[in-house]
Amino acid sequence: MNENMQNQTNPNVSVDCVVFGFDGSELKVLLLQRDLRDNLDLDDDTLVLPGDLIVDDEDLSEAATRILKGLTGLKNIFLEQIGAFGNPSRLSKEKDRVWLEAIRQNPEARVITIGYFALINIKNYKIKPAGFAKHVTWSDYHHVSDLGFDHNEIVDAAKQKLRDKLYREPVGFELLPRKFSLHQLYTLYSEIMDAEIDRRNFRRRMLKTGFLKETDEFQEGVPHKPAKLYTFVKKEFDNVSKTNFKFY
Amino acid sequence: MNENMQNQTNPNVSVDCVVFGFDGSELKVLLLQRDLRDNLDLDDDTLVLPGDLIVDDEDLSEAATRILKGLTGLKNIFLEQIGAFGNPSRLSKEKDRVWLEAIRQNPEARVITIGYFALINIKNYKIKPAGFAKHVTWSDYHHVSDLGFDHNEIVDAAKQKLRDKLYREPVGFELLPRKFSLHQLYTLYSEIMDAEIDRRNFRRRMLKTGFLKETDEFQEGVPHKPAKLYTFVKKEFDNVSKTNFKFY
DNA sequence: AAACTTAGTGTAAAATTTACACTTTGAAAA
DNA sequence: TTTTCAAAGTGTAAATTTTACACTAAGTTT
Repeated sequence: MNENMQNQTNPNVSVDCVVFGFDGSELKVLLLQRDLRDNLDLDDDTLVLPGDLIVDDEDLSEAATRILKGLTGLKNIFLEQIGAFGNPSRLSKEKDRVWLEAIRQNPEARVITIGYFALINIKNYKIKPAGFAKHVTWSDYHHVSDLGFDHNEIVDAAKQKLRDKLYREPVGFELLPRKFSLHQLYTLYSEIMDAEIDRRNFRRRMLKTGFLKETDEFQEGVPHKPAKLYTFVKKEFDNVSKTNFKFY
Repeated sequence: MNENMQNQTNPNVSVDCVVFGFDGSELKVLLLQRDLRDNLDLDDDTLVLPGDLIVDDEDLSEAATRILKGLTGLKNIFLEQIGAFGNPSRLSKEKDRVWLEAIRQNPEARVITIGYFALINIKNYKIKPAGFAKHVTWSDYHHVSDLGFDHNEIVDAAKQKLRDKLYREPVGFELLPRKFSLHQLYTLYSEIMDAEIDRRNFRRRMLKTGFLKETDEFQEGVPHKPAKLYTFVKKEFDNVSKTNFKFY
C-alpha cells in the first residue's frame, strides 16, 4: 500500500442491473426487496434493483454477472452496460441512508453506480432470491413504482437503451422462448416501443429480415387459432449497410 | 465517519474526456502529454486523454466539466457520457503505474473511469494547458496513436457514440463555426462517418431538415468559388416521428 | 490563358414505407 | 349446438424516401 493513498475519499462503486423479462405476453422489470439479516427490526419495503458493490479486480461486466447471480440466481444472460450514475444526492431518502449504514457501507462517501441491463425470457429461468434479497418480484414494465436510491432514473435510462438497441439489432429474441409466434414478437415490440405498430407491416418486415425460421410446430393450449412457431436464426448483417439497417 | 467503513478497497474513480474538434476541414482529437511538476526527471511522453480523479460531491458531468477546464481551459462545451470503463488490467503499462504512483494515487487500487466526449469548433476556443498537462495537441481523428492506460478503448467508444449520435441528432453543428458552408458540413460528416457520401444527396437532405438557415454571406479567402454560408437553427422535431427520424 | 478546385444544380428508377379490411380457425360462452 | 370471441393470416396501391448519376459556374493559382 502506498502511504500517500487518498482512498478515504474514494467513492463506493456499485453495479445495478435492470433485468427485463418477457413472459410471452407481458414485459416486466425485476425488482427486489432488500432484507437485512442482522437487522430484522428494520422495516423497509422499498423496492430496488438488484445491485451491490464491486470488489477488487473484477471487470465491471463480471461484477454485474456475479451480483446478479448472487441476488437472483440468474446466470448466463445477456448483459450490457447502460452507463454510470453518480448523482451525489441519490441518498436523499432517509431509508436509503439507513440501509447503507446497516450493511456497513460508509453512508457519507458517495456512491457511484454502473447500470447494466439484461434481457431474459422469464419462463426459461428460475429466480432464487439470495443475499440481501428478501423477495424478488416482476414489476410491470410501464408502471415501475418508486424505487430506492436513484433506481428510477436507471430504469428510465435502461428503457431508452433497450428501445435504441431494438431499433438497430435483433435483440428482442433474448426475451422470447426459443420457439415463438409472430404475435408474441409483435406484442414484445409493441410493449418495448410503447407504440402502435401495424400488424401486417410488422409481420412482413420481420420475415424479410431473414432472422426468422419457420418451424413445423404450432402454438398449443391457446384459446384461438394456433399460430405458427418460429425460431431465431443468427446471421451476419454483412450484406446490409450497417448505418442504414433498421431492424425494426 | 462510520467505523465499519470498508473504504480501503474502494476504487479510484476518474473521468476522461474525448474532445473532438473540427478546424473547418479536419477532425481531431484532443490529447495531452502528462507532466509531473515534482518529478522532472520522470521522462514520460505518453499521450493521454484529459482526465483526473473525481472529488467528493460533484456530479459526474460536473467533474468532467471541471477536469476539462482545469487541464485545457475549455469551458461551456457540449459534453456527454460514453460509459464506464473498468478493465482491471488497464494499468498493464509500466509507465502508467509509475505515473499514478508519482501523483500519489494508490497504484494497487483499481481505477474505474467514466468516459465523456465533447465537441468543439477548434477555432472558437483557446486551449491553455494547465494542471499536469505539459502539452496539449490535436491529433488526427483517424490515426490516434498509442495512448496511456485504456484510453484507446475510450476513444474508440467515443467515436462509435459520436457516429450513433450524428445519425440521430443534429449534433454536428457543435463542431462547426457559427457560419459554415455546406461543404464544411459535408466534410465533417464524411470524416465522422468515415464513409463516402453522395454530395448532392447530402446537400438536399440537409437542407430539407430545416436546421439550416441561409445567410447572405459567402465564404471568404478561399481559392475557388465562394460558398454560401449557413447557420444552424435549433428547432424541435415535434412533427417528426422520433423513432424514424434520421438526421443523416 | 490554362488548369485547378470547389459550388451548385435535377431527374428518373428503385426501394421502402405506409395505410388499410376481410376471412379463417379454434376455444369458450351461451 | 350455435354463437361469440380472440387472434392468425393474407395483398395491394399510393406515397415517400433513397439512390445513382454529370455537367456548368466561379474564382484562384500557375
